[in-house]
Amino acid sequence: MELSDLVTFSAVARLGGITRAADELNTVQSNVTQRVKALEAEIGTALFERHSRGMTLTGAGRRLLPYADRMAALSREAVLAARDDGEPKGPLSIGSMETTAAVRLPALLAEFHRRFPAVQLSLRTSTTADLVAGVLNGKFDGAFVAGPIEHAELDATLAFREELVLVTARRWQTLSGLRAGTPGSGPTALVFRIGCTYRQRLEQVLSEFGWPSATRFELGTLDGMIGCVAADMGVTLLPRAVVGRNDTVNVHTLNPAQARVETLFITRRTAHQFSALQGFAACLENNGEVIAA
Amino acid sequence: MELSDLVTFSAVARLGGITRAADELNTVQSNVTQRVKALEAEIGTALFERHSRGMTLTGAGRRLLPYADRMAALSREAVLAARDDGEPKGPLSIGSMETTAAVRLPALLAEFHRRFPAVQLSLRTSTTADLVAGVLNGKFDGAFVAGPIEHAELDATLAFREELVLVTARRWQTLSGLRAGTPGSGPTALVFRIGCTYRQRLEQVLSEFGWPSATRFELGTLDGMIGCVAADMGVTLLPRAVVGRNDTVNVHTLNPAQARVETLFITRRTAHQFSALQGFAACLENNGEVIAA
DNA sequence: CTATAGTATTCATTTTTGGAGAATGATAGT
DNA sequence: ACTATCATTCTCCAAAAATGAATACTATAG
Repeated sequence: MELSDLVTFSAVARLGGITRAADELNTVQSNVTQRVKALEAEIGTALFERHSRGMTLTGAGRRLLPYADRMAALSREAVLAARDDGEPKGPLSIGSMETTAAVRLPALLAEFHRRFPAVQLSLRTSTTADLVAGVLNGKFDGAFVAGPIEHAELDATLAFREELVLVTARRWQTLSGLRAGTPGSGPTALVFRIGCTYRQRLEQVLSEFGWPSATRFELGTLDGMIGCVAADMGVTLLPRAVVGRNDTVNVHTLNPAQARVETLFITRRTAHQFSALQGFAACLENNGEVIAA
Repeated sequence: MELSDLVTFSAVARLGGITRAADELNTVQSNVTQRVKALEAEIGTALFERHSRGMTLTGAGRRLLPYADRMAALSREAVLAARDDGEPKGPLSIGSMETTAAVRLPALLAEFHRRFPAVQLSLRTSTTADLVAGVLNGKFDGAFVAGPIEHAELDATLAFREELVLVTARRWQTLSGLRAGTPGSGPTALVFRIGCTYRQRLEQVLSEFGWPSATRFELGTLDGMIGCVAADMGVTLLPRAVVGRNDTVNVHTLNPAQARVETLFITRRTAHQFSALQGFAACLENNGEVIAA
């Protein structure tokens, strides 16, 4: 059983057919057929059910698949680990929530790049749920997510403490004013896409204000959201630092239980401590103390 | 990078030379040389330092080795997982302390074999330290060890509670008699080989009796140990159930703090729950209740 | 200083494996 | 019945891996 066989197997399983798998693997149908057959012969049982519209996994195939993917991921990691001589370099993929990327990371990333110019850092923003999944499957080396997170495969360190504030248009000077001037069904809640932790918190806050079923409106970007709030399209919940001295909107302090949220930096537990990631964590520690307050 | 390359690499690393690795792998030197060279070319760095007496790992090699071994172990496990259709069958390797194997396991194993005759169970006895290492590296599927055990990669369930007793020759009727009739340096302590938990407990007990530096004598088998005690060669510490109604020796009750020990059944956390092991655990649960008292 | 035993490497050769491409067969939808 | 879409099978060829023999290196013993 060779790794290439397992990669082939995984592609067939994921794409549901030999033709599609062959296409993705840049080879021909017959070749994939043979590799799958060889694997089935070695294990001694069928891995796929064949039908006219492709192939689907059998029980044995379903049991094998996680091993195949795991081993493929390990082989990629192994090469990087062997090449990692202690000098931070090479690619480093970091994920972050939109809000953290906007206000916390610029200084951190600049510092990191100054200290470790040989690392090719890439940053992608997404929701906490996506980020956790991404770190687990190796898509990200590390990510900034909203706590709390408990997972046996993840290491988490406190990166920043944020205070969430309710953000409204200028015309609402106070929370009681907002409540008085809003219809019974509540204001429109401007939220990030599914999986965002702040979204859940906002729904909880609105619920406590007596607006359990407020209209929701999904936006993908931070700027878009603040713009919509400024135009009094609705309200949203953001870290105070994100809104800063932005005078197109008003911010309203919430009680601590509702407002406190911790941003964690999570990494996967691996056999090897990668230098680039360690360097990043080191930067985070330095920087964190300064701006976490 | 194929699995066979990694297995070859691992063999060279472990055996410290291409000739020895080729021999173990049933192939020729030149082949091993080529595989290693191919791996080094792919990773882009040397994995071994060559010298006249063989090869030793470089830093990169040391970083790669755990991945290679891990992947090899995963590939073996993957085949078993794929073949495991829910019906307990195939090989099952269980480890145990000598004492547990002697008094607790016969009934359990008989029951297990009655219920799951298709499983080829193999039992090996060793010390707790060995057993833990064996379970972690896949040599054992599960093992009976002396608690407590805390390890992120292991699941542990309480299997049996034992009461340790001091075992002496017939002529010592009481502990005070033993103390009075023994020279100041204390009796000879008959112990299992290094790594046995009971051994540490015995040394602790003798120390509390005022014999901190008693002579030690290592034995490999339970019968040998009881025989030596009967011949008044020394004393030892064993679970009460092991000695049973053996009238060639006397047993002396200790205070609970010294006497209590828990036998745990430990298994490795794996991607797949193996049926044979689950069946074993099920038997253990049934049986445990009856005789754990 | 040389002989020897043990080691890794190199190279030419054979064997095995893997991939390409075309033909075949099977199934579902029209 | 016709077509589109699959998977399988077969043959051919090239690439990769294994082999076996020759070479070179380095300690150690005599």
